Amino acid sequence: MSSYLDQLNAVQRGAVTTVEGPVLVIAGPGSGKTRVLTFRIAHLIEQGIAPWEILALTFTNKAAREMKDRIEKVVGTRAQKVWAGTFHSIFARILRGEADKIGYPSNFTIYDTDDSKSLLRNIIKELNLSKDQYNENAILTRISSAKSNLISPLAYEQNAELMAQDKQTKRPFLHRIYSEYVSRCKRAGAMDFDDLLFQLYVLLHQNPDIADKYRQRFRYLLVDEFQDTNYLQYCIVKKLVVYPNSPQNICVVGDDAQSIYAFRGATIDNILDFKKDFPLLQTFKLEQNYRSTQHIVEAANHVISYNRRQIQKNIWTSKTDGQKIKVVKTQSDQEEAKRIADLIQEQKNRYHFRNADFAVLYRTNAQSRPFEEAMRRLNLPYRVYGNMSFYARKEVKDVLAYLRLIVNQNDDEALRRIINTPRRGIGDATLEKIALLAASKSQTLWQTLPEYQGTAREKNALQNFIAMMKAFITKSLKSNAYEIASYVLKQSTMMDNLKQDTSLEGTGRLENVNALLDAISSFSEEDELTDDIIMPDKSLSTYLQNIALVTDADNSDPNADVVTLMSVHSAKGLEYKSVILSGLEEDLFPSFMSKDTPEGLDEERRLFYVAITRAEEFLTLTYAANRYRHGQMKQCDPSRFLNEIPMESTDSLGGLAPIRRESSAPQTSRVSGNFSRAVTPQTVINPSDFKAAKPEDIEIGHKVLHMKFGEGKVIAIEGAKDNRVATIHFKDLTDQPQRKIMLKFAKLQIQG
DNA sequence: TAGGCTGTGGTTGCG
DNA sequence: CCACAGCCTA
Repeated sequence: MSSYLDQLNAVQRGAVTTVEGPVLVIAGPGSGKTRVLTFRIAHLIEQGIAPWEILALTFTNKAAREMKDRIEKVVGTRAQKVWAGTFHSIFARILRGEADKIGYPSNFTIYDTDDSKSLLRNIIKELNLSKDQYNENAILTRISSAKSNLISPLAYEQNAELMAQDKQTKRPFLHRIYSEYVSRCKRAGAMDFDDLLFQLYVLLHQNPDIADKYRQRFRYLLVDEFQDTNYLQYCIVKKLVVYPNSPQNICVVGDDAQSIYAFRGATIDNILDFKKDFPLLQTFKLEQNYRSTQHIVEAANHVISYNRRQIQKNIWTSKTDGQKIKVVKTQSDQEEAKRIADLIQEQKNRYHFRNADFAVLYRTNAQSRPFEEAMRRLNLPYRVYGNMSFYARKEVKDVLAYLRLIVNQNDDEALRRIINTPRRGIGDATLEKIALLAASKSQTLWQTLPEYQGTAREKNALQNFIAMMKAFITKSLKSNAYEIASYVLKQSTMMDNLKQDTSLEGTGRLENVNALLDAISSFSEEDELTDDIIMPDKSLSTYLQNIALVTDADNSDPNADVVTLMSVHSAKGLEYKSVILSGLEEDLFPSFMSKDTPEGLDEERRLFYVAITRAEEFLTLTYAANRYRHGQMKQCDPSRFLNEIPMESTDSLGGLAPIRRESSAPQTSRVSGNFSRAVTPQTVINPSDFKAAKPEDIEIGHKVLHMKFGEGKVIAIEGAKDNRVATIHFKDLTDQPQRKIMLKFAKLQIQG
């Protein structure tokens, strides 16, 4: 039998077969990370480990599903018993079984971001705080990051630094909002996305017996995309793995160069700390890129070398040079889209590519529209990811809100959503009075409805609503999810209202609601994979918890032959024969939100690195001189990242010309102003005196001068010809003096 | 209370 | 540009 181990290179095989003790896998782009993860799990199972003793945590449902599918190909249906899922979904499942221990009902509601913001708006209003000062997006970010750092409302209030920051941003009462937000969620039996992590930590921390139960159960733990975990996630992982006499069978896989979620609290410190927390750690570096051609790999390596702090690695490929990277400049975003569509058409014809071989990537989802129009004009089938998810549509959310309220009457956000949808004479004014009464009694809205003393008309309307909901609840006790949903749609008159609206949008809404019914119906009929510890069941409550964690990217059909349009963030982990990266303009990529701090800029650069490493054969970078933004045409400068990539460019006339490096003076000074790269060369270098040596002339022992890094000494050289990489010790770089530099690109002057 | 109109302002990424 | 809050009227 040809073993699955034969399909691995030596490093991969080591990462797969080292099953005992802590393991860190640093996995460069295209280095077979998923293969290693899945084969490792398959290997564990082949070694006799029960599938349900293996816990594999990912960031996206898609990654989890792909992993399960691929394990199944090696070990068969046993793979389905592996606990593989996102942090959020696995933790929600555990919490569902243990909720009573932390004072939550097992059918707790999961608040999505809209629910959280709406709750915050209400709290801000009730506390009589200015909603301009207390912008709910800012507040939610702050609360989220408090939770991600395990800071409770009480700890927040006692933290002088946080309180000082809030004072400075003119939001001194933020802690009160936080505290109120937490108690309202709890009262409503609701957890937001961060609570799914935070509450699990609380559960494990406060109940040693439960922590032990899961430690015994999950004897083998794997974490994908470890560079994107935040402090809280790492704390939970440690809870599960670090205890007396633990075998510490944990394997984390990540790439510091692809860390793109620092903005939501992810920290590559977790990778660095991992070595400290697990002294017996064995590290494997997957450095061979099987995905991309030489030009692309070299460009990526060069780009990422501009970042400060990184784990040293030498990503290489055995593929041929391949196609040169192309840069296309256009006059407007419209023209950019048109040129890209033309390019796709041309490459399709010339290389017999399928639509699915192409991806158009952009920094922000708002950029997708011109591309859609251009694709339609050429009849190129496409799919846009990251648009409003199906479950985020108003009519769908309305139906779901009814279902949520049936499952959990304390779900205030669901009640607010549907108490007057369709119109039944309970308007804002009445609802506000009820909300005030509820707040004064520390009750939920549902608990308060019968106690409200209003006009006869109001009371009548409320009574009808209560009676209707009670009928729904009764019905729910003896019906499946699909039956309940259709009953609700009919009895609430929502279905009638939808049918009456014959406009285009109205028909669309009706279709969406019918699609929702179909989805609920197939959920009710789906085969059940029971599990001995916590049984997934077919209840409405399970359904709601599942869909709360579904995102747009999860609903893709991998077999559809369509061009992919998506944000760079969503593209992580994917690969395409031809990648077109659009909108390479200052303030867009890098984003104006990030470019003012060195950390922000480094993260943008890692994002750029992720984008270009999606390409297998063709990489095209585009930028426009003018772009519609905020409603008006704005002039744009080319992205600084274009200067960090070694290549030739095609201008809008199609001719080949080297990219203009008008950089030297203004560009460079602007960059170094923002960049507190730990680079402060003591040696002052005058660019006009600088004479770069030929790459092949540089040898071990040479003293060299580098424009940015200053004086250094060559201590090693690996590779040959164009792949020569020198390890150079730069005396001025105190934090990390040894750098690996690809000689083909580096400008080094040989001294003395 | 419902519905229409106007004016303001935000404006990145994910589960 | 678009979403939506807030105001006004029936």
